[in-house]
Amino acid sequence: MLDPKRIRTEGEALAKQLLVKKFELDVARMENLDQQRKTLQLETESLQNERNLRSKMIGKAKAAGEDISEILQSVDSMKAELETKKEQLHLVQEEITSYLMGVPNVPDDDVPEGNDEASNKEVLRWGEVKNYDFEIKDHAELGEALEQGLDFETAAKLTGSRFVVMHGNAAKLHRALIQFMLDTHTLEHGYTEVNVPYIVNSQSLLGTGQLPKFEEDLYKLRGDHDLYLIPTAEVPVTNLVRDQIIDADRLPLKYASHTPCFRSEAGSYGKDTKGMIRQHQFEKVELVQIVRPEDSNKVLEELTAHAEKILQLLELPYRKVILCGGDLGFAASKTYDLEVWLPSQDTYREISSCSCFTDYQARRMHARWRNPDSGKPELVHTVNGSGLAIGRTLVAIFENGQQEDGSIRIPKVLVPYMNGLELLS
RNA sequence: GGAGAGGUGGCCGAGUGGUUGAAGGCGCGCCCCUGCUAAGGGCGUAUAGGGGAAACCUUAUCGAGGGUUCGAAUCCCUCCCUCUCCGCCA
Repeated sequence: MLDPKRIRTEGEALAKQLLVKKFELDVARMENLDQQRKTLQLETESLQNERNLRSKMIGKAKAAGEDISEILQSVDSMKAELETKKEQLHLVQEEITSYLMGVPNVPDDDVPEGNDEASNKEVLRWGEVKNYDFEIKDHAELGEALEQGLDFETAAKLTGSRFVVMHGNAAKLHRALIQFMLDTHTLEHGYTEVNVPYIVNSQSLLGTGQLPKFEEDLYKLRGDHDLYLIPTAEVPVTNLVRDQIIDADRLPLKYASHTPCFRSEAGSYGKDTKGMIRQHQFEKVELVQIVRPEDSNKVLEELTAHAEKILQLLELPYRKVILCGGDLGFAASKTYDLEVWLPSQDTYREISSCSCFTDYQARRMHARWRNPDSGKPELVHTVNGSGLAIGRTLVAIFENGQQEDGSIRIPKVLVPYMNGLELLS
């Protein structure tokens, strides 16, 4: 959520910035609603104050043994007016917050203009894209040909499209990737591993910004209990600090978490129908940092570098892009996507998304820290990124490591995690 | 699923339908005293919102949401969570 005060005082400037994100802030409507709110709040509060004063007088008069019938009547007569004012005030306040909950975060000054991914700006390329002197296959083909490989058909039988069964060494490679990434982030990059619920309530999803706007992307559990499968570990991990005031010396909090992620992928029917690129269920190692406001930009760079390090160790060629306004996520102020080279598609595909959310999620979550300079609780900043998406990493290893006979070379760093196995064949 | 107990400020912990934003303690901050240290004393110490240039005024908050009442931490209802015992289960 944006700071309501800021909308009040610098609405026009914010509206201009939000245009980069293709969002039209209705400043006039907000001003109008706020004017109503102000009037109603003043009236309501002064009525309440009056009632409180008189009620206290009743207490005193009663204790002194005086007659209270007259004052009782005078306060009784205020009741109806107070009730209606209260109701009106609540309606206006609800309208304001529900509008505010739908306003995205303001993009950082670095964010380039543009409507879609075509306008994303490349900032770095790493690694050599290999030349293959044989006809290359895509990961699905490679995986299905392996005896211990990928099995989309059986997954479709078990569940439906966009699921996969991994057998034997493919499953082991998948597990090795998780282990390797967690080890690297906890041992080399200073993150603390955390294991969290895969089911969350709506409050958590409101906190990180998936709700109320993006409910159709989520799997909701049946029953009356208001629970959802997580679309990313970002939700439970970031919400660890919801409704908390964190001691300054505990910051930054650095969490690494491996979870499955569930996405209904509504509205993406045509895209990536084949293979493991886009699944309803996939796994991810997620990095989350809770930081002091002044550090968040620097931390985004660091955290992105931590994700990049994984790609480098796996010797996978990638590029780094900064997302343009139109492609930037709802709650993010700035996002770097890491895109890995996929030979079969002759292009780079997203494998990690690292974002700074400034105080946007923190305000929704009431996540604060005690600033020693002011002595006051102030909103933290949140930063997160995938480090990395496991399934897509497996895809990249299959495709980049393929050999003419259809076998797949396992990156050196993973060999120990595969108990010495160097080749999938 | 059944039975019981409980949820109060950064923490512990009292609490009567009425001047309780909430005793007391711990912690924390400032100050005093003590030639160091320990001990002691004084004062202060929640959060969010609104109005105001400011001083300051004001509203709300005792798990959440409703209700009763002139007035609710206190009474009633619903829900959530924690603990103990039983059942079931990995």
